[in-house]
Amino acid sequence: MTEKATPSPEAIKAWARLMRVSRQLVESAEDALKASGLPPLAWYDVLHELAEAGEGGLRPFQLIERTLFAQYNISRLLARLEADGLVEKLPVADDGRGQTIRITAKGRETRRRMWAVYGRSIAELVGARLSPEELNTLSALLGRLRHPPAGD
Amino acid sequence: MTEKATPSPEAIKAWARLMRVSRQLVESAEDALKASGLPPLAWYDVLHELAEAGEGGLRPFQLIERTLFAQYNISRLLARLEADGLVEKLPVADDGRGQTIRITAKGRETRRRMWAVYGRSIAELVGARLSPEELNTLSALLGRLRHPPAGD
DNA sequence: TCTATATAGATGCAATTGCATTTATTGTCA
DNA sequence: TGACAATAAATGCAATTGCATCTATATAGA
Repeated sequence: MTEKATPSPEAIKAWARLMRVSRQLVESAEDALKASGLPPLAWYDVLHELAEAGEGGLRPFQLIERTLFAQYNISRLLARLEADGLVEKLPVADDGRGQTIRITAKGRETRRRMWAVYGRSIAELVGARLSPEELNTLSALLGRLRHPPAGD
Repeated sequence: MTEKATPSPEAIKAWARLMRVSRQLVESAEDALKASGLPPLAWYDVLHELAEAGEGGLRPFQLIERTLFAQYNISRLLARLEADGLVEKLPVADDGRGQTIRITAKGRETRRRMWAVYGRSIAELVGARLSPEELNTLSALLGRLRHPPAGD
């Protein structure tokens, strides 16, 4: 057996840092959005995926794959986005169970305004604290912690 | 001005990785605890701090500083822990507003059983994927993203 | 074709979180 | 001292999350 039941001190420290820092960063970014009267990060994640998907839109289950949100979570998040007019739900021709979600013009505009704030947070919290080389090192190390591990 | 409104591609990628990986890891660890019929990570965080604090215990506001939980969150979490007999609340001699939280024997035992599962998750998810040197590099880079930045 | 199984998505209900406010006590200073 | 600001912790209420289940449609196999 190659598994270890007890983690090394190095692993514990890296884990602890990862937990703490990620929570801090999320909180900072959320605070910045809130302070600007904008929706929470979760909305950005979905709007971002939909904006990248273009006119074809995405099925809810595709959003689940891309964002890691739970199924019920996406279902309700999309309901809120639709209620706000940021996305629209279209029937799918060849699958009566499903629907296609497409971002609206208002949704694109909201995403743009969110990015103005969110992007600034990223620049300040991460971009300003590590050099490009260090950022690449960090990305590579984090990539190896993914499931499945990232190639680049 | 030295601030940048738009983050570099390297910063965006590192941020995205950090967000995604930390969510995945938390989810994996939570799932493992759940599968063993154990309480969620938040409980571990508090029990851990209280166990380290020893017999003297900690004031709720100290737990807030150490764990990043919101005040109302700690207040209710402690109520649940107390209801489960994992901590006890003691009056403070020189401050009638406050209380001291102390971990109980049952609390220590629960923490021990949680660590058996949580520690294994850390070992598998992080310890087994990066070398000790790489883990140190990761810790150092993450430390620079903290507020305030870590010295070590 | 008919039935069983799998997939897509929604939803009822309980638990938790977030926000704002409240209660109680302590500290400050005119 | 007495009024006022600050701190510690709890809580009412709305929003969100988690869990389990449900509905509807699609697919596979006898």
